[in-house]
Amino acid sequence: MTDLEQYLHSYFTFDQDDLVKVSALFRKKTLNKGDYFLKAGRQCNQLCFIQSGLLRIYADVDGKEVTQWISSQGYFVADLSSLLFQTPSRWYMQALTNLEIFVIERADYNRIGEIIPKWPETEKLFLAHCFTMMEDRIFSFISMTAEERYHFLFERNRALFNQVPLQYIASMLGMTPETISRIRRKQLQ
Amino acid sequence: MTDLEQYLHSYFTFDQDDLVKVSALFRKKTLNKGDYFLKAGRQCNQLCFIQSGLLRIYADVDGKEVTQWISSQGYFVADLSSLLFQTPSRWYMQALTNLEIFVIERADYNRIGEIIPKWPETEKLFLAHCFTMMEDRIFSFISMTAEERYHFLFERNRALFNQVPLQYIASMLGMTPETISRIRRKQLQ
DNA sequence: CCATTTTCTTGATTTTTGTCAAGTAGCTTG
DNA sequence: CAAGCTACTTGACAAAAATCAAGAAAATGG
Repeated sequence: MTDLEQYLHSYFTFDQDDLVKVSALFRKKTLNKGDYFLKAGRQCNQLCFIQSGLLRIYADVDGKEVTQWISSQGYFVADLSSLLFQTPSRWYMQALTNLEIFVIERADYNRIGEIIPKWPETEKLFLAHCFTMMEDRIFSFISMTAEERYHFLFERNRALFNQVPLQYIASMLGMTPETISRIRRKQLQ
Repeated sequence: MTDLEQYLHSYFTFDQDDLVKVSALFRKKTLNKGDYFLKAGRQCNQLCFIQSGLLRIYADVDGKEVTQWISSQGYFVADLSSLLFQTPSRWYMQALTNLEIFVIERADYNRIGEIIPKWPETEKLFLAHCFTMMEDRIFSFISMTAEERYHFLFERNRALFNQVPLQYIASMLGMTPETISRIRRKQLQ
């Protein structure tokens, strides 16, 4: 079983046959550090699965980069709205490290339902999980201080904190690098 | 055409036949100001469509109510995660005004696909729209000041500001009522 | 391995926002 | 209409976070 199949299996509990057929729609690809998977303004025509490495999702606001999220191993990534409605993407998606991904084209993605009859149901449940995570994230902004948000993310995503420049994490949390640095110092004492 | 049918039509572009069949799965209901559509800890077994009135969605954090959102006419509302996974709801949903809603039970909701073959596709696109709105909201927290967030919401949701106690709007925006009051004063000058 | 660049930390200061307390305005209801 | 709520505003102050500037530490690339 490839890693992609393993992940598909753990997320979606397909049976072996379907697994192979679906994963055959993906093709493996590598990106070098600094390469873009997607640029704002372009159309998102693919969805990718991250096999290894880190992908930073950010927007450009008056020349300042605002990091929306950093996706790592096991994530599915696309600008969903751009993928489905063929509108321009709002996000840049750039490799923070060398990156191994599996890529599926829009047309093939839309064909998964033909292979797996219960795909629409499965997909809905997957989207619902993402929904919950986004709700939690919104809730963290309206109900927590900067310090609490830091811990909230840290507890859920420890791995990130060793691998990623803190300035990006600060941006994800809606605070400055200086603030995150001071929160960290507190922890050590 | 009832209002529900009108809205279903505008959101989903069903044809007339399907429209009638789907809307027949909903039953009309009224809630009085202060009544709960859902309480945290309970299971969400229904989805509702708001015909008129305002429904406040909030959580209780150590005795303090944090308003997550206020839904108004034309909104579909449920704790999606609780509805689909039958987990306990995280939100209270309380009528801010007398409320006319159309309610559909989980079982009937899950049956829509039998009536409208392309429902799963339609539902996915609807969820994707919600996704985009949540992404925008998250982005407002990581990239805007309190004042900018205020305007961002105000431009998109003017109607709310006349109908809803400002303290709830403040909470949705992640700020105190005093801060919102000061932002407002600035506008007048 | 050294030079350069990038990232992180720290301190001083300013700005923003929260907290507390008091007062006002506007509803609601008996 | 008056009493009692509730919501809103305001001011004084405190706390949190941003900004600016400088320097330290770490990573990167020849």
